[in-house]
Amino acid sequence: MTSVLVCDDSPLAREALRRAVATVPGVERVTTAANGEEVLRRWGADRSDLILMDVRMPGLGGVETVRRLLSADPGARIIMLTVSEDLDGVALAVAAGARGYLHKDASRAELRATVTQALADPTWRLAPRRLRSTEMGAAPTLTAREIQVLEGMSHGRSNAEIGRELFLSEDTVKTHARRLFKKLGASDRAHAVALGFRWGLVR
Amino acid sequence: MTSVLVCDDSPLAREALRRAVATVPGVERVTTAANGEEVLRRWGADRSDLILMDVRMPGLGGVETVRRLLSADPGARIIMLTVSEDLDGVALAVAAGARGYLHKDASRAELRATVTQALADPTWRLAPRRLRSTEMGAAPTLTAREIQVLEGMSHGRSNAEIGRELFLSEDTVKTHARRLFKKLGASDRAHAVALGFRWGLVR
DNA sequence: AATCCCGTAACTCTTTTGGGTGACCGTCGT
DNA sequence: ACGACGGTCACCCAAAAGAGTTACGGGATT
Repeated sequence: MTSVLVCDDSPLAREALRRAVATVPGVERVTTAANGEEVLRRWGADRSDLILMDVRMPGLGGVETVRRLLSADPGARIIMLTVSEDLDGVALAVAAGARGYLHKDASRAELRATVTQALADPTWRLAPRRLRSTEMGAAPTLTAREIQVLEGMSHGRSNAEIGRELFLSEDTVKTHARRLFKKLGASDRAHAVALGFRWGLVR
Repeated sequence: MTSVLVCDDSPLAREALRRAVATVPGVERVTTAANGEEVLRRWGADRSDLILMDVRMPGLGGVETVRRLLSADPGARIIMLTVSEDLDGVALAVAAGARGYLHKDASRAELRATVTQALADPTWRLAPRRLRSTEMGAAPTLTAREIQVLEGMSHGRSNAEIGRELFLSEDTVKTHARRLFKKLGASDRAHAVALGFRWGLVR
């Protein structure tokens, strides 16, 4: 019984990952967890063959969860997932014993290939890689500016106010807004903010 | 060492509660948890004298957490918190052994009085009550309609679309929107959606 | 009985938003 | 060297949003 545990605090990402992993040949069961605590709690009763876990999670972070998991079970195979470029977290996690990481921009095929390989070879370690985006259904990658603008929106600021805050013209803010709407598939700023929360891009 | 554990999945509500409880005379320590799992995990090592817990939480719900907590420790004193009128949940929780409940509209004074009393008398059970709002810093109470409108916004619908969906005129939707903005302290719909997420009013 | 809140709706007026388009400049990777 | 992308800015234009105000009927509370 080959089972994989997917852990991500964002419901949207979690579901997308679950569905993607479920299509991997040989995988019979995919369970999900929303945070590190849940992973640890579940690990006692129900060990999966592979864990895919987001680096950045509220509460117990991904790195700390890796540490605790491996101290409890040195054989656990863990692959970290990362949305943004928080390579620090990834590096720490790999140093702590994670088998490697996948950028969330990885294609669905890439993800499946990686999971397949990790399941087939218990000693396998991932060579860092990243590919195109959106195919996997993972969180769209927003640029730093776009996230700043999205955060401004989530604080109720108008485009003009965001511009003043970031020393940009209102027109530039509007450009960033339009681009991030497109990436998120949002129809307006309220929708964008909601998707930002659901994807875990803002808090 | 009198300590109280506050459990609510919404960060804003959690902080508001923590601060309110911390002002109660005799309370020396207030710890927080974001969900039922965390409460149970923490309970093993660190028992508080009183637990304030939201009824509605993701994952392990409040009611189920009460059950497990009491089966592990029949002496645990738990007061449920409820945002909306989900009296079903409250009734179940009280039936399961919670000492009573507080509506989140309770005033700060009300909350403090209740906590004081619950701490003073181990056998005490709360008589159901509810008071004015916003004093405690808890989530503003939105009406059913207002929440429906807010949800529509979070799905990227325009006022006109929301109106069509709910069989209301666009003007009526705008009225609900204006009222919920006022309650939440939101400057626009994007802000309202963000606050809705932070308060745990929408997902 | 008086009052408050909710739901419904309309009207006006100003501000903001969002789409479309074009443009210039760096940087990075090929 | 070329192209893609990100960041910057501008202009036009139609649609939407938000503020203010008024109003009426129905519950619930006092």
